[in-house]
Amino acid sequence: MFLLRRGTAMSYVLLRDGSRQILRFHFPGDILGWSALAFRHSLETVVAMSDAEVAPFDRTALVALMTQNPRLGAALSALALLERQVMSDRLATLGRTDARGRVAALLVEMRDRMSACGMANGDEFQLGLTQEEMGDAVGLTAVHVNRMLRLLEEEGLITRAGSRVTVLNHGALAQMANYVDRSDGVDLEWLTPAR
Amino acid sequence: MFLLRRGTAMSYVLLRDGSRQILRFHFPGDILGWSALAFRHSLETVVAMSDAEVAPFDRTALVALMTQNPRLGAALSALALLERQVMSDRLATLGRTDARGRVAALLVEMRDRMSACGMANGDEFQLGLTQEEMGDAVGLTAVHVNRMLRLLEEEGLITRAGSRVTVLNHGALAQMANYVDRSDGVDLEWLTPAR
DNA sequence: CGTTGTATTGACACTGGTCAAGCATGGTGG
DNA sequence: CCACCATGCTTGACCAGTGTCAATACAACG
Repeated sequence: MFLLRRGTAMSYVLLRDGSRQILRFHFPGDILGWSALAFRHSLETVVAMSDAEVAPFDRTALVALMTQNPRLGAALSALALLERQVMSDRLATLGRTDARGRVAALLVEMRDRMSACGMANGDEFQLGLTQEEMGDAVGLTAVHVNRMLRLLEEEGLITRAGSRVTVLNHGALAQMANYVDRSDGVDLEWLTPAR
Repeated sequence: MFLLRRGTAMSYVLLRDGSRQILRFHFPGDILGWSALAFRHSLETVVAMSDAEVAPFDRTALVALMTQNPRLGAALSALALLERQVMSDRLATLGRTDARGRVAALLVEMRDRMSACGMANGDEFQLGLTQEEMGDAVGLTAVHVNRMLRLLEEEGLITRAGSRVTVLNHGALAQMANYVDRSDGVDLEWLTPAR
């Protein structure tokens, strides 16, 4: 298991038929390799998407730490639950949204996360993904991702300059993506000591 | 939060456009309402699919318990991680599998889970779902679910009798669904005391 | 300069959605 | 006991959305 300290990464699975599903993009502060806690073999592949710096740690050490400091353990559980929620939202996106909405969802999510990491310049940010990677993340082909990007641009919702993207109409994108910002619903109050 | 003691349930989200994405089917022993631990408001709806019996418990009590018994806390974290893994697999299914494979995945998953609960009779089991529910779970319309069921039956992979389904060729179904049984990879050895 | 990977675009095929109709099934009230 | 109704299942015809294939244009890089 690793803590991502600097740079970006992504995790994916390869299916038997050779196709790839990107599960998650990682930004500084994320924990990589959760599944090592519950499974013998790693079930997903993590690759860096840029120069990156990670802090490895051993799961047995983590367990010792959680035992000594239960509150820390609870906090980590909460992190796992937030991950679970992100997955739920992505499930809904893949299952019940059309191609345009999925690309919009990806853009909005990436902007929000990069913004939270100080990696965005307002609504402009560098989406360090090939269109094939975008497709593998949202269940589309690279060709169709390209068409949807063009469409979003023609609709005046985004602009592109090289690999930099600017979100012009966050609301419209979020709407077509059925995007819900979860951050304001987070409630970790129970983590504080019951004094 | 609840522990499902008897019966079956499912959890879903409703999107802004009115469509429904079923996230998970629950069987006896499952914990319902995880998201209450990390969020102020519940983000998903849980409904019983049959007569059911649940044991409610309060999250503050849970936290106290986890603090007193860190090992229990770790075990719950592990449960959350298993949930996360199930979601990952479903994500790959929705993103990278065709309609036939998705229906196959649903059937195989349901059979395995019901089998684990003693709710299946060998390869025959009662799939207590309408075709619309099946569709909402795997991102298809009810009509197309029906077509895929017919196709699977014509291919000799399943038979249907009323609402009972028999899996005739588990291997072929699992293959087209890119299904991976995770249970033999689970490793919770780290939960045992480091003596 | 070639080479390689990525982006862009068009033509076409096919999967899955939509709409509509008919059919079973089981429950309900008379 | 039976007519009636609601719900879900089944099927066909047609269409929209997405994938596939192929050709071209770029850009980075040795």
